[in-house]
Amino acid sequence: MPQSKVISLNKLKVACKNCGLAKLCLPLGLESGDIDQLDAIVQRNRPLQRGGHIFQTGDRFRSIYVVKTGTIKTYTQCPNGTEQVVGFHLPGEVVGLDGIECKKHICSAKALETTAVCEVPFQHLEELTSTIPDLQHQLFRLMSREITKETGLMVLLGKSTAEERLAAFLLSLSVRFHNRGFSATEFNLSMSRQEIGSYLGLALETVSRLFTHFQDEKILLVDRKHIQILDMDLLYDLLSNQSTCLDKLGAPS
Amino acid sequence: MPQSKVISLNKLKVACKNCGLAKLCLPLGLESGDIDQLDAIVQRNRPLQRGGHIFQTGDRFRSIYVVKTGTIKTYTQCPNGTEQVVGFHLPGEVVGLDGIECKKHICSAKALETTAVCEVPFQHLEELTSTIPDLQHQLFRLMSREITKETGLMVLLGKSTAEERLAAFLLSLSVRFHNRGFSATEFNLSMSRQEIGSYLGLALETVSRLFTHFQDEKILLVDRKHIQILDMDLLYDLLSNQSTCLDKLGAPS
DNA sequence: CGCAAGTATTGATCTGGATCAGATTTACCG
DNA sequence: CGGTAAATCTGATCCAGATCAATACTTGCG
Repeated sequence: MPQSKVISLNKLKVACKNCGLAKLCLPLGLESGDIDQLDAIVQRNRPLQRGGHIFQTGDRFRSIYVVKTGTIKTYTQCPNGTEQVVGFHLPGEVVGLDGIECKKHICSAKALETTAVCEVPFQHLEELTSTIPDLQHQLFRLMSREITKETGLMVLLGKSTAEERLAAFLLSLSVRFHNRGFSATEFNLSMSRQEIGSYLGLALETVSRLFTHFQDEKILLVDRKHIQILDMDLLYDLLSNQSTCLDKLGAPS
Repeated sequence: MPQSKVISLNKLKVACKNCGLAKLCLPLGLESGDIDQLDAIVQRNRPLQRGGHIFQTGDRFRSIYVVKTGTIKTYTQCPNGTEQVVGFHLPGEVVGLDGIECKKHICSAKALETTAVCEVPFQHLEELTSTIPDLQHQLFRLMSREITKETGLMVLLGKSTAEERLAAFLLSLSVRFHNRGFSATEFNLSMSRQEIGSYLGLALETVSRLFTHFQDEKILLVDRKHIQILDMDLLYDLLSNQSTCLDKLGAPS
């Protein structure tokens, strides 16, 4: 058993240039030598257990993080105790960019399942971006994508019905899984109905009812956390009078 | 008369180092020589009339823009014809960062009143940020602020009541005007009720009723577009069980 | 100046989704 | 295992805010 543990840990410590996520991540567009320089500053700590935090609200900002395996939820705590989910982050997605401005994090980031992240100390990264224009450009792109993604979500939250929100959420996951080499039509949700509701501005009961409803309509097959999309077209149809912003809900170009 | 026009145009063509907005804008933290380099790439075109566009959805991304005077509204058009406002941009605030990733703009930007903007060609800016670490850092900060701001708005749209949303909106404006040297308690709205509603995910009638209601409660004095905040504390109280994200709704650190 | 189009206010009604409440199912742990 | 807590589902009720509708008010323009 210790044997298998060692193997899995080593697998996680893949160098950037051998990492399957490189085309979604900071190395995109970099030359081999530049990737090595980036590789040298990346810290690969041991995976987080479910519920473990990368950082919490108010923590000093030191690094940005890229999800390697698993899922990270970012959220804020409201004074009245309830939490508000602000994002779900899949492998290849960056967490922590919010902290740059104020030098501290304005939300908390926690693992929804066993999750490995690559830590990139921001000060070192800035030194590198100063000398590697391609890396600087890619970081600007990643930040721009974050802005785009949030704009799309604002539009969704501002105008759409519950049905449209959940459809957009599922399609976003579908596209993102597909881009990562997984099935676009069958996947497991790592978050609870409660968390989906919080993210989409809905009550958990509404989310539950919608899953049932989508199943009745033969759009989905739902078994607890396991989702199978039976009719992708119907799901897209639900968004037909949505802004085009949806495409950007997490899809890299 | 032509005389006064010339003067006003010249006033608008202030160099960055003499610009009152420098501490909110890209030059923050730069040394004098570096500001001159930045200054050299900034294009100061003639002001936009009310209704004029800086760019529209789908336009090729070339530059980012900083509002110098006036107000810019960013918005997307939904397939069914309605528009969704995604932001209001006051002097010193940056517009167009969404375009970096896809090399084209994903929203449109139009002037709500006569508005002057500084255009910063992005390719030139990237060349400069490669050689001026302080400028690079400031651009990262501005982008991070954009992300923070949008996160705050998402939380607002996801959970809050109509009353909380309008209160947050007014306080955000108040703080931003104050940071720009204007009164925190008395200002003119450059946007319509319709536009406020679209931004906050509310019907225009709801916005109108809330203004009346706030006036009845002696919180505001409203005369058409002119707003006077009579009781700042009451306005803050309305947000008491809001996430702390509110502070970041547009306030620079 | 007067007419037309846009913008704002106010009232009446309707409804999507929240909230409350209960029953089940599932996950966790000693 | 059995027992308790957490998550999910489903039904019943309620309400904030949307929508519909009518009336000013404001602005611009021939």
